[in-house]
Amino acid sequence: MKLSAEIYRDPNPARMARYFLGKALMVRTPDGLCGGLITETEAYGGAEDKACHGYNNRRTARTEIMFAPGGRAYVYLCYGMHEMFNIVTGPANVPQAVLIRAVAITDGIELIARRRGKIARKHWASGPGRVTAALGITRAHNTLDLTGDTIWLEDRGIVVPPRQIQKTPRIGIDFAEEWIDKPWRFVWTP
DNA sequence: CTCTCGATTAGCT
DNA sequence: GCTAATCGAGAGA
Repeated sequence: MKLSAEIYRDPNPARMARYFLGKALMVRTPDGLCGGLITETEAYGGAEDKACHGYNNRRTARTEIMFAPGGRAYVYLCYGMHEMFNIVTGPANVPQAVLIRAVAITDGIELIARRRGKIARKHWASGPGRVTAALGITRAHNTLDLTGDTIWLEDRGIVVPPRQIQKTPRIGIDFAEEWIDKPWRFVWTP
């Protein structure tokens, strides 16, 4: 069943990132419905996190959505060509989000096979830029409410045992000084 | 207005 | 392992 709005309000971003593992991310586009189980996440958040776009409560047109109450989509362009999908979490006025770095496709196999062309199936949605490319997520989804019917999360009763979860530092944030080593990346290997 | 560089990926060596 | 691709956010003038 679809996750309700309250679920997203946990003020601890790492706990939220861990919680999203095993949940289904679903996207409905004009060409069909597709989705998969979330297998890799990263937490960003708190005004103190130097790796977070909202560091030091930096509020701009782009980061404003991170300050919304949890349960919205934050999609932005990185390296001029890759869209990154994040789930805004936590209470209002705290910049907090969870980056979805990988998904195991379960729904819309044919649609995604078409989108990903000749790319090997194991690479369909393993990597933040690949997740959006596979599911058809673009900046048009930025700020959308995740309790709506365009993009949402589902709990399918899947239990992820702690022993199948690996905690590591986050990727690609070498600039974040003392926050570089914080183990806020979660990888689920079923 | 201008300049720098990024929460990355694919393709080639 | 190395790096080109590609563009807009954010900062400074």
